[in-house]
Amino acid sequence: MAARPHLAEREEEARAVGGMSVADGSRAAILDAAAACFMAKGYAASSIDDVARSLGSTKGRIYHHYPSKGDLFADVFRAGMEMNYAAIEPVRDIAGPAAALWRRMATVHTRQMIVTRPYQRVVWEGVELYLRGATTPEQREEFARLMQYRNDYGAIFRQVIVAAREAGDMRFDDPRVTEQLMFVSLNSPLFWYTPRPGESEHDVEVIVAQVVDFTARGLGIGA
Amino acid sequence: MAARPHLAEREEEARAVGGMSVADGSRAAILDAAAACFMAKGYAASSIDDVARSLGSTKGRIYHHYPSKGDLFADVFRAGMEMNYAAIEPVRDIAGPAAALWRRMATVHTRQMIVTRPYQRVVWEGVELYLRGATTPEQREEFARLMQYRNDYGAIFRQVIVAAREAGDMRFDDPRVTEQLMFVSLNSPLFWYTPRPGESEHDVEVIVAQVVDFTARGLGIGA
DNA sequence: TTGACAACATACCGAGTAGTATGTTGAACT
DNA sequence: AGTTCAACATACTACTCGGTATGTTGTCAA
Repeated sequence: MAARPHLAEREEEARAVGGMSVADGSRAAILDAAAACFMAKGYAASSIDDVARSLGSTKGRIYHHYPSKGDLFADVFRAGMEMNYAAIEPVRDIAGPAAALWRRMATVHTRQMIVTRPYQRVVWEGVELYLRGATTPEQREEFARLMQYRNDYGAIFRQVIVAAREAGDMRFDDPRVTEQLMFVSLNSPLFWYTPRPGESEHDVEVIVAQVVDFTARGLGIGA
Repeated sequence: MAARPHLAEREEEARAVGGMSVADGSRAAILDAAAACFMAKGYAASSIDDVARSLGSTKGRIYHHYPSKGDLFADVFRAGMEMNYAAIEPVRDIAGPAAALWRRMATVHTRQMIVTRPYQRVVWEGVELYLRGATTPEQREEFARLMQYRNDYGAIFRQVIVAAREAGDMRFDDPRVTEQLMFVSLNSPLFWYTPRPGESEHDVEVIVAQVVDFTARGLGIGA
Protein backbone atom coordinates (compact mmCIF):
# COMPACT_ATOMS: atom_id res chain seq x y z
CA MET A 1 0.00 0.00 0.00
CA ALA A 2 1.35 3.36 -0.99
CA ALA A 3 2.12 5.93 1.63
CA ARG A 4 -0.37 8.74 1.99
CA PRO A 5 1.55 11.98 1.49
CA HIS A 6 -1.54 14.15 1.42
CA LEU A 7 -0.99 15.72 4.79
CA ALA A 8 2.41 16.76 5.97
CA GLU A 9 3.18 15.38 9.37
CA ARG A 10 3.93 18.03 11.92
CA GLU A 11 6.99 16.38 13.35
CA GLU A 12 7.81 19.09 15.78
CA GLU A 13 4.41 18.70 17.41
CA ALA A 14 4.21 14.92 17.49
CA ARG A 15 6.10 12.47 19.60
CA ALA A 16 6.16 8.71 19.69
CA VAL A 17 3.92 7.24 22.39
CA GLY A 18 3.23 3.53 22.52
CA GLY A 19 4.38 3.08 18.97
CA MET A 20 1.87 5.62 17.70
CA SER A 21 2.48 9.25 17.04
CA VAL A 22 -0.07 11.32 18.85
CA ALA A 23 -0.45 15.03 19.12
CA ASP A 24 0.96 17.04 21.94
CA GLY A 25 -0.99 16.61 25.16
CA SER A 26 -2.22 20.15 25.50
CA ARG A 27 -3.15 20.30 21.86
CA ALA A 28 -4.98 16.99 22.16
CA ALA A 29 -7.07 18.43 24.98
CA ILE A 30 -7.86 21.45 22.84
CA LEU A 31 -8.82 19.19 19.96
CA ASP A 32 -11.16 17.15 22.15
CA ALA A 33 -12.82 20.25 23.54
CA ALA A 34 -13.13 21.81 20.10
CA ALA A 35 -14.61 18.64 18.62
CA ALA A 36 -17.16 18.43 21.43
CA CYS A 37 -18.03 22.09 21.08
CA PHE A 38 -18.33 22.03 17.30
CA MET A 39 -20.52 18.97 17.55
CA ALA A 40 -22.73 20.50 20.21
CA LYS A 41 -23.29 23.89 18.59
CA GLY A 42 -21.90 23.71 15.08
CA TYR A 43 -18.93 25.60 13.71
CA ALA A 44 -20.49 29.01 13.17
CA ALA A 45 -22.27 29.07 16.52
CA SER A 46 -19.21 27.94 18.48
CA SER A 47 -16.94 30.68 19.72
CA ILE A 48 -13.31 30.31 20.64
CA ASP A 49 -14.31 31.45 24.10
CA ASP A 50 -16.74 28.53 24.28
CA VAL A 51 -13.98 26.06 23.55
CA ALA A 52 -11.66 27.77 26.01
CA ARG A 53 -14.34 27.85 28.69
CA SER A 54 -14.95 24.13 28.39
CA LEU A 55 -11.22 23.72 28.96
CA GLY A 56 -11.17 25.98 31.98
CA SER A 57 -8.83 28.25 30.06
CA THR A 58 -8.96 31.41 28.02
CA LYS A 59 -8.55 32.29 24.38
CA GLY A 60 -4.86 32.86 24.82
CA ARG A 61 -4.20 29.17 25.10
CA ILE A 62 -5.97 28.34 21.85
CA TYR A 63 -4.51 31.20 19.83
CA HIS A 64 -1.11 30.20 21.11
CA HIS A 65 -1.49 26.88 19.29
CA TYR A 66 -3.73 27.79 16.37
CA PRO A 67 -3.61 30.91 14.23
CA SER A 68 -7.36 31.04 13.66
CA LYS A 69 -10.67 29.39 14.37
CA GLY A 70 -10.69 27.88 10.91
CA ASP A 71 -7.30 26.27 11.46
CA LEU A 72 -8.47 24.74 14.70
CA PHE A 73 -11.52 23.34 12.93
CA ALA A 74 -9.36 22.00 10.11
CA ASP A 75 -7.11 20.25 12.61
CA VAL A 76 -10.09 18.51 14.18
CA PHE A 77 -11.13 17.50 10.68
CA ARG A 78 -7.66 16.10 10.02
CA ALA A 79 -7.55 14.25 13.33
CA GLY A 80 -10.93 12.67 12.61
CA MET A 81 -9.84 11.46 9.20
CA GLU A 82 -6.60 10.07 10.62
CA MET A 83 -8.64 8.10 13.13
CA ASN A 84 -10.63 6.61 10.27
CA TYR A 85 -7.57 5.58 8.33
CA ALA A 86 -6.00 4.11 11.47
CA ALA A 87 -9.17 2.17 12.19
CA ILE A 88 -9.61 0.46 8.83
CA GLU A 89 -5.92 -0.14 8.17
CA PRO A 90 -5.69 -3.34 10.25
CA VAL A 91 -8.66 -4.99 8.51
CA ARG A 92 -7.66 -4.18 4.94
CA ASP A 93 -4.99 -6.86 4.61
CA ILE A 94 -7.01 -9.93 5.49
CA ALA A 95 -7.41 -12.17 2.47
CA GLY A 96 -10.82 -13.18 1.14
CA PRO A 97 -13.57 -12.04 -1.20
CA ALA A 98 -14.28 -8.34 -1.65
CA ALA A 99 -17.74 -8.62 -0.11
CA ALA A 100 -16.30 -9.98 3.13
CA LEU A 101 -13.62 -7.31 3.09
CA TRP A 102 -16.28 -4.68 2.67
CA ARG A 103 -18.24 -5.98 5.63
CA ARG A 104 -15.21 -5.82 7.89
CA MET A 105 -14.35 -2.31 6.74
CA ALA A 106 -17.95 -1.14 7.02
CA THR A 107 -18.27 -2.55 10.53
CA VAL A 108 -15.10 -0.84 11.70
CA HIS A 109 -16.12 2.39 9.99
CA THR A 110 -19.59 2.45 11.51
CA ARG A 111 -18.26 1.67 14.97
CA GLN A 112 -15.86 4.52 14.45
CA MET A 113 -18.73 6.89 13.75
CA ILE A 114 -20.15 6.07 17.17
CA VAL A 115 -16.96 5.95 19.18
CA THR A 116 -15.34 9.10 17.79
CA ARG A 117 -18.59 10.86 17.07
CA PRO A 118 -17.52 14.44 17.88
CA TYR A 119 -14.63 14.28 15.45
CA GLN A 120 -16.72 12.63 12.76
CA ARG A 121 -19.40 15.25 12.98
CA VAL A 122 -16.73 17.86 12.46
CA VAL A 123 -15.58 15.93 9.41
CA TRP A 124 -19.13 15.97 8.12
CA GLU A 125 -19.58 19.66 8.74
CA GLY A 126 -16.17 20.33 7.24
CA VAL A 127 -17.26 18.73 4.00
CA GLU A 128 -20.37 20.87 3.96
CA LEU A 129 -18.41 24.03 4.71
CA TYR A 130 -16.06 23.25 1.85
CA LEU A 131 -18.85 22.49 -0.59
CA ARG A 132 -20.58 25.70 0.41
CA GLY A 133 -17.37 27.63 -0.12
CA ALA A 134 -17.61 29.02 3.40
CA THR A 135 -13.86 29.37 3.69
CA THR A 136 -11.25 32.05 3.20
CA PRO A 137 -9.00 31.60 0.19
CA GLU A 138 -6.01 30.50 2.32
CA GLN A 139 -8.07 28.04 4.32
CA ARG A 140 -9.55 26.79 1.09
CA GLU A 141 -6.20 25.26 0.19
CA GLU A 142 -5.99 23.32 3.42
CA PHE A 143 -9.62 22.31 3.17
CA ALA A 144 -8.99 21.10 -0.37
CA ARG A 145 -6.22 18.85 0.95
CA LEU A 146 -8.53 17.54 3.64
CA MET A 147 -11.22 16.88 1.07
CA GLN A 148 -8.71 14.98 -1.04
CA TYR A 149 -7.77 13.03 2.06
CA ARG A 150 -11.43 12.22 2.62
CA ASN A 151 -12.11 11.38 -1.02
CA ASP A 152 -9.23 8.93 -1.01
CA TYR A 153 -10.80 7.26 1.98
CA GLY A 154 -14.08 7.02 0.09
CA ALA A 155 -12.29 5.67 -2.97
CA ILE A 156 -10.99 2.75 -0.92
CA PHE A 157 -14.54 1.69 -0.17
CA ARG A 158 -15.65 2.35 -3.72
CA GLN A 159 -12.96 0.08 -5.12
CA VAL A 160 -14.01 -2.69 -2.78
CA ILE A 161 -17.69 -2.55 -3.68
CA VAL A 162 -16.89 -2.36 -7.38
CA ALA A 163 -14.69 -5.43 -6.98
CA ALA A 164 -17.48 -7.18 -5.12
CA ARG A 165 -19.88 -6.33 -7.90
CA GLU A 166 -17.48 -7.73 -10.50
CA ALA A 167 -17.26 -10.88 -8.41
CA GLY A 168 -21.03 -11.12 -8.61
CA ASP A 169 -21.54 -10.52 -4.88
CA MET A 170 -23.15 -7.08 -5.11
CA ARG A 171 -25.63 -5.40 -7.44
CA PHE A 172 -25.99 -1.68 -7.96
CA ASP A 173 -25.95 0.88 -10.74
CA ASP A 174 -23.87 4.05 -10.59
CA PRO A 175 -20.86 3.55 -8.27
CA ARG A 176 -20.73 7.28 -7.47
CA VAL A 177 -24.34 7.46 -6.37
CA THR A 178 -24.00 4.16 -4.57
CA GLU A 179 -20.91 5.33 -2.71
CA GLN A 180 -22.88 8.33 -1.48
CA LEU A 181 -25.77 6.16 -0.39
CA MET A 182 -23.44 3.73 1.33
CA PHE A 183 -21.63 6.40 3.33
CA VAL A 184 -24.80 8.20 4.27
CA SER A 185 -26.14 4.94 5.65
CA LEU A 186 -22.99 3.95 7.46
CA ASN A 187 -22.53 7.46 8.84
CA SER A 188 -26.13 7.84 9.90
CA PRO A 189 -25.50 7.07 13.59
CA LEU A 190 -23.84 10.48 13.65
CA PHE A 191 -27.31 11.95 13.50
CA TRP A 192 -29.57 9.64 15.46
CA TYR A 193 -27.35 7.75 17.88
CA THR A 194 -27.06 9.08 21.41
CA PRO A 195 -25.14 7.18 24.07
CA ARG A 196 -27.39 5.73 26.76
CA PRO A 197 -26.18 5.61 30.35
CA GLY A 198 -25.14 2.09 31.24
CA GLU A 199 -24.82 1.08 27.63
CA SER A 200 -22.54 -1.86 27.01
CA GLU A 201 -20.22 -2.43 24.10
CA HIS A 202 -22.51 -5.19 22.99
CA ASP A 203 -25.41 -2.75 22.66
CA VAL A 204 -23.28 -0.67 20.34
CA GLU A 205 -22.36 -3.74 18.32
CA VAL A 206 -26.03 -4.57 17.86
CA ILE A 207 -26.63 -1.13 16.41
CA VAL A 208 -23.55 -1.36 14.22
CA ALA A 209 -24.72 -4.72 12.91
CA GLN A 210 -28.11 -3.32 11.97
CA VAL A 211 -26.53 -0.41 10.15
CA VAL A 212 -24.11 -2.63 8.27
CA ASP A 213 -26.83 -5.16 7.42
CA PHE A 214 -29.12 -2.46 6.06
CA THR A 215 -26.32 -1.03 3.96
CA ALA A 216 -25.15 -4.44 2.78
CA ARG A 217 -28.65 -5.26 1.56
CA GLY A 218 -28.80 -1.86 -0.07
CA LEU A 219 -25.65 -2.71 -1.99
CA GLY A 220 -27.33 -5.88 -3.19
CA ILE A 221 -25.25 -8.33 -1.21
CA GLY A 222 -26.47 -11.87 -1.72
CA ALA A 223 -29.41 -10.72 -3.79
CA MET B 1 -57.59 10.10 7.45
CA ALA B 2 -57.68 12.24 10.54
CA ALA B 3 -57.15 15.95 10.32
CA ARG B 4 -53.76 17.23 11.39
CA PRO B 5 -54.36 19.88 14.02
CA HIS B 6 -50.72 20.18 14.98
CA LEU B 7 -50.17 23.57 13.45
CA ALA B 8 -52.72 26.29 13.65
CA GLU B 9 -53.48 27.70 10.27
CA ARG B 10 -52.81 31.38 9.95
CA GLU B 11 -56.06 32.25 8.27
CA GLU B 12 -55.43 35.94 8.17
CA GLU B 13 -52.27 35.37 6.18
CA ALA B 14 -53.51 32.73 3.79
CA ARG B 15 -55.88 33.07 0.93
CA ALA B 16 -57.40 30.54 -1.42
CA VAL B 17 -55.59 30.38 -4.75
CA GLY B 18 -56.34 27.66 -7.24
CA GLY B 19 -58.01 25.59 -4.58
CA MET B 20 -54.87 25.59 -2.43
CA SER B 21 -54.17 27.91 0.41
CA VAL B 22 -50.78 29.50 -0.09
CA ALA B 23 -48.97 32.08 1.91
CA ASP B 24 -49.08 35.75 1.11
CA GLY B 25 -47.01 36.67 -1.93
CA SER B 26 -44.49 38.86 -0.18
CA ARG B 27 -44.08 36.39 2.63
CA ALA B 28 -43.62 33.58 0.12
CA ALA B 29 -40.78 35.51 -1.49
CA ILE B 30 -39.21 36.00 1.91
CA LEU B 31 -39.59 32.30 2.64
CA ASP B 32 -37.92 31.34 -0.64
CA ALA B 33 -35.03 33.71 -0.04
CA ALA B 34 -34.63 32.57 3.54
CA ALA B 35 -34.68 28.91 2.55
CA ALA B 36 -32.04 29.51 -0.11
CA CYS B 37 -29.90 31.50 2.28
CA PHE B 38 -30.17 29.04 5.15
CA MET B 39 -29.29 26.23 2.78
CA ALA B 40 -26.32 28.08 1.34
CA LYS B 41 -24.75 29.22 4.60
CA GLY B 42 -26.55 27.48 7.41
CA TYR B 43 -28.76 29.08 10.04
CA ALA B 44 -26.10 30.51 12.32
CA ALA B 45 -23.99 31.92 9.51
CA SER B 46 -26.95 33.50 7.71
CA SER B 47 -27.84 37.01 8.73
CA ILE B 48 -31.16 38.69 8.30
CA ASP B 49 -29.33 41.23 6.18
CA ASP B 50 -28.19 38.41 3.91
CA VAL B 51 -31.75 37.31 3.34
CA ALA B 52 -32.89 40.87 2.79
CA ARG B 53 -30.03 41.56 0.39
CA SER B 54 -30.95 38.55 -1.72
CA LEU B 55 -34.45 40.03 -1.91
CA GLY B 56 -33.19 43.48 -2.87
CA SER B 57 -34.74 44.77 0.34
CA THR B 58 -33.69 45.63 3.86
CA LYS B 59 -34.23 44.18 7.27
CA GLY B 60 -37.34 46.24 7.79
CA ARG B 61 -39.29 44.12 5.37
CA ILE B 62 -38.46 40.88 7.15
CA TYR B 63 -39.00 42.18 10.66
CA HIS B 64 -42.32 43.57 9.53
CA HIS B 65 -43.48 40.01 8.85
CA TYR B 66 -41.49 38.00 11.40
CA PRO B 67 -40.71 38.90 14.99
CA SER B 68 -37.32 37.21 14.99
CA LYS B 69 -34.80 35.24 12.98
CA GLY B 70 -35.84 32.07 14.74
CA ASP B 71 -39.47 32.58 13.79
CA LEU B 72 -38.51 33.06 10.16
CA PHE B 73 -36.51 29.86 10.28
CA ALA B 74 -39.38 28.02 11.94
CA ASP B 75 -41.76 29.18 9.24
CA VAL B 76 -39.46 27.81 6.54
CA PHE B 77 -39.40 24.57 8.51
CA ARG B 78 -43.20 24.52 8.64
CA ALA B 79 -43.53 25.28 4.94
CA GLY B 80 -41.14 22.47 4.09
CA MET B 81 -43.07 19.97 6.14
CA GLU B 82 -46.36 21.10 4.62
CA MET B 83 -44.89 20.48 1.19
CA ASN B 84 -44.03 16.94 2.23
CA TYR B 85 -47.50 16.20 3.54
CA ALA B 86 -49.04 17.68 0.42
CA ALA B 87 -46.77 15.56 -1.76
CA ILE B 88 -47.49 12.16 -0.24
CA GLU B 89 -51.19 12.73 0.40
CA PRO B 90 -52.32 11.86 -3.13
CA VAL B 91 -50.47 8.52 -3.18
CA ARG B 92 -51.57 7.28 0.22
CA ASP B 93 -55.07 6.23 -0.80
CA ILE B 94 -54.23 3.86 -3.64
CA ALA B 95 -55.13 0.31 -2.70
CA GLY B 96 -52.58 -2.48 -2.71
CA PRO B 97 -49.93 -4.17 -0.56
CA ALA B 98 -47.95 -2.13 1.94
CA ALA B 99 -44.67 -2.69 0.13
CA ALA B 100 -46.07 -1.14 -3.05
CA LEU B 101 -47.54 1.72 -1.03
CA TRP B 102 -44.16 2.30 0.55
CA ARG B 103 -42.44 2.46 -2.82
CA ARG B 104 -44.86 5.10 -4.08
CA MET B 105 -44.48 7.16 -0.93
CA ALA B 106 -40.70 6.78 -0.93
CA THR B 107 -40.46 7.82 -4.56
CA VAL B 108 -42.55 10.92 -4.00
CA HIS B 109 -40.63 11.75 -0.84
CA THR B 110 -37.23 11.40 -2.47
CA ARG B 111 -38.26 13.47 -5.46
CA GLN B 112 -39.46 16.05 -2.99
CA MET B 113 -36.02 16.18 -1.39
CA ILE B 114 -34.57 17.16 -4.75
CA VAL B 115 -37.28 19.51 -5.97
CA THR B 116 -37.75 21.47 -2.74
CA ARG B 117 -34.19 21.03 -1.54
CA PRO B 118 -33.70 24.42 0.16
CA TYR B 119 -36.75 23.92 2.35
CA GLN B 120 -35.83 20.34 3.15
CA ARG B 121 -32.34 21.28 4.21
CA VAL B 122 -33.88 23.79 6.58
CA VAL B 123 -36.08 21.01 7.94
CA TRP B 124 -32.98 18.91 8.48
CA GLU B 125 -31.09 21.69 10.19
CA GLY B 126 -34.16 22.53 12.24
CA VAL B 127 -34.22 19.03 13.64
CA GLU B 128 -30.57 19.34 14.55
CA LEU B 129 -31.08 22.72 16.16
CA TYR B 130 -33.90 21.31 18.24
CA LEU B 131 -31.97 18.24 19.29
CA ARG B 132 -29.03 20.42 20.25
CA GLY B 133 -31.31 22.66 22.27
CA ALA B 134 -30.10 25.70 20.36
CA THR B 135 -33.37 27.53 20.85
CA THR B 136 -34.80 30.06 23.22
CA PRO B 137 -37.48 28.76 25.61
CA GLU B 138 -40.31 30.46 23.70
CA GLN B 139 -39.08 29.19 20.35
CA ARG B 140 -38.65 25.77 21.89
CA GLU B 141 -42.43 25.41 22.10
CA GLU B 142 -42.89 26.14 18.43
CA PHE B 143 -39.98 23.91 17.52
CA ALA B 144 -41.50 21.13 19.61
CA ARG B 145 -44.71 21.41 17.59
CA LEU B 146 -42.73 21.30 14.36
CA MET B 147 -40.86 18.24 15.61
CA GLN B 148 -44.18 16.60 16.43
CA TYR B 149 -45.34 17.48 12.95
CA ARG B 150 -42.23 15.87 11.53
CA ASN B 151 -42.41 12.81 13.76
CA ASP B 152 -45.99 12.20 12.65
CA TYR B 153 -44.76 12.27 9.09
CA GLY B 154 -42.12 9.71 9.98
CA ALA B 155 -44.68 7.58 11.78
CA ILE B 156 -46.68 7.28 8.58
CA PHE B 157 -43.73 5.66 6.88
CA ARG B 158 -42.95 3.54 9.90
CA GLN B 159 -46.46 2.11 9.97
CA VAL B 160 -46.21 1.23 6.32
CA ILE B 161 -42.91 -0.62 6.59
CA VAL B 162 -44.08 -2.45 9.72
CA ALA B 163 -47.20 -3.51 7.83
CA ALA B 164 -45.04 -4.63 4.93
CA ARG B 165 -42.92 -6.67 7.31
CA GLU B 166 -45.99 -8.31 8.81
CA ALA B 167 -47.10 -9.14 5.27
CA GLY B 168 -43.77 -10.87 4.77
CA ASP B 169 -42.56 -8.37 2.17
CA MET B 170 -39.81 -6.71 4.23
CA ARG B 171 -37.24 -7.91 6.74
CA PHE B 172 -35.56 -5.75 9.35
CA ASP B 173 -35.02 -5.66 13.11
CA ASP B 174 -35.71 -2.58 15.19
CA PRO B 175 -38.35 -0.38 13.50
CA ARG B 176 -36.95 2.75 15.15
CA VAL B 177 -33.43 2.19 13.92
CA THR B 178 -34.74 1.12 10.55
CA GLU B 179 -36.86 4.24 10.23
CA GLN B 180 -33.76 6.34 10.82
CA LEU B 181 -31.78 4.39 8.25
CA MET B 182 -34.61 4.64 5.75
CA PHE B 183 -34.98 8.39 6.06
CA VAL B 184 -31.26 9.02 6.00
CA SER B 185 -31.08 7.08 2.76
CA LEU B 186 -34.11 8.70 1.16
CA ASN B 187 -33.00 12.16 2.29
CA SER B 188 -29.41 11.70 1.21
CA PRO B 189 -29.78 13.65 -2.07
CA LEU B 190 -30.00 16.70 0.19
CA PHE B 191 -26.27 16.31 0.72
CA TRP B 192 -24.83 15.03 -2.52
CA TYR B 193 -27.25 16.03 -5.25
CA THR B 194 -26.53 19.22 -7.16
CA PRO B 195 -28.65 20.24 -10.15
CA ARG B 196 -26.77 20.03 -13.43
CA PRO B 197 -27.43 22.59 -16.16
CA GLY B 198 -29.61 21.08 -18.85
CA GLU B 199 -30.77 18.28 -16.60
CA SER B 200 -34.07 16.71 -17.60
CA GLU B 201 -36.80 15.43 -15.35
CA HIS B 202 -35.87 11.97 -16.48
CA ASP B 203 -32.34 12.37 -15.12
CA VAL B 204 -33.83 13.22 -11.76
CA GLU B 205 -36.09 10.19 -11.92
CA VAL B 206 -33.10 7.94 -12.57
CA ILE B 207 -31.45 9.22 -9.42
CA VAL B 208 -34.66 8.91 -7.44
CA ALA B 209 -35.05 5.33 -8.62
CA GLN B 210 -31.55 4.44 -7.48
CA VAL B 211 -32.13 5.96 -4.07
CA VAL B 212 -35.44 4.18 -3.64
CA ASP B 213 -34.02 0.88 -4.89
CA PHE B 214 -31.09 1.07 -2.49
CA THR B 215 -33.40 1.83 0.41
CA ALA B 216 -35.91 -0.82 -0.58
CA ARG B 217 -33.20 -3.45 -0.61
CA GLY B 218 -31.97 -2.14 2.72
CA LEU B 219 -35.44 -2.72 4.12
CA GLY B 220 -35.29 -6.29 2.90
CA ILE B 221 -37.83 -6.02 0.13
CA GLY B 222 -38.14 -9.25 -1.79
CA ALA B 223 -35.30 -10.81 0.17
C1' DT C 1 -59.69 65.55 0.80
C1' DT C 2 -58.03 63.41 4.54
C1' DG C 3 -57.05 60.41 8.07
C1' DA C 4 -55.42 55.65 8.88
C1' DC C 5 -52.80 51.96 8.23
C1' DA C 6 -50.02 48.36 5.93
C1' DA C 7 -45.61 47.77 4.02
C1' DC C 8 -41.75 48.75 3.96
C1' DA C 9 -36.77 51.76 4.51
C1' DT C 10 -33.46 54.16 7.58
C1' DA C 11 -30.89 54.93 11.60
C1' DC C 12 -29.31 53.33 15.62
C1' DC C 13 -27.92 50.49 19.82
C1' DG C 14 -26.00 46.82 22.59
C1' DA C 15 -24.16 42.35 22.84
C1' DG C 16 -21.08 39.07 21.29
C1' DT C 17 -16.95 37.61 18.72
C1' DA C 18 -12.49 36.89 15.94
C1' DG C 19 -8.23 38.40 16.36
C1' DT C 20 -4.19 41.13 18.50
C1' DA C 21 -1.06 43.17 21.67
C1' DT C 22 0.91 42.71 25.79
C1' DG C 23 1.70 41.03 30.50
C1' DT C 24 3.02 36.93 33.58
C1' DT C 25 5.21 32.75 35.15
C1' DG C 26 7.52 28.62 35.67
C1' DA C 27 11.11 25.83 33.96
C1' DA C 28 15.13 24.79 31.40
C1' DC C 29 19.65 26.15 30.18
C1' DT C 30 24.16 28.36 30.87
C1' DA D 1 22.10 34.04 39.47
C1' DG D 2 20.70 35.47 35.29
C1' DT D 3 18.70 34.79 30.67
C1' DT D 4 15.48 32.89 27.60
C1' DC D 5 11.40 31.20 26.10
C1' DA D 6 7.26 28.33 25.80
C1' DA D 7 2.75 28.44 27.52
C1' DC D 8 -0.40 30.56 28.77
C1' DA D 9 -3.73 34.86 30.88
C1' DT D 10 -5.40 39.66 30.44
C1' DA D 11 -6.91 43.64 28.15
C1' DC D 12 -8.33 45.68 24.20
C1' DT D 13 -10.10 46.70 19.38
C1' DA D 14 -12.76 46.57 15.26
C1' DC D 15 -16.63 44.66 13.42
C1' DT D 16 -20.85 42.02 12.76
C1' DC D 17 -25.43 41.07 13.76
C1' DG D 18 -30.07 40.71 16.06
C1' DG D 19 -33.35 43.65 17.35
C1' DT D 20 -35.76 48.26 17.92
C1' DA D 21 -37.32 52.87 17.19
C1' DT D 22 -38.70 55.82 13.89
C1' DG D 23 -39.42 57.84 9.33
C1' DT D 24 -41.66 57.44 4.58
C1' DT D 25 -45.00 56.22 1.05
C1' DG D 26 -48.67 54.27 -1.41
C1' DT D 27 -53.44 52.86 -0.87
C1' DC D 28 -58.02 52.78 0.53
C1' DA D 29 -62.12 53.80 3.10
C1' DA D 30 -65.19 57.55 4.79
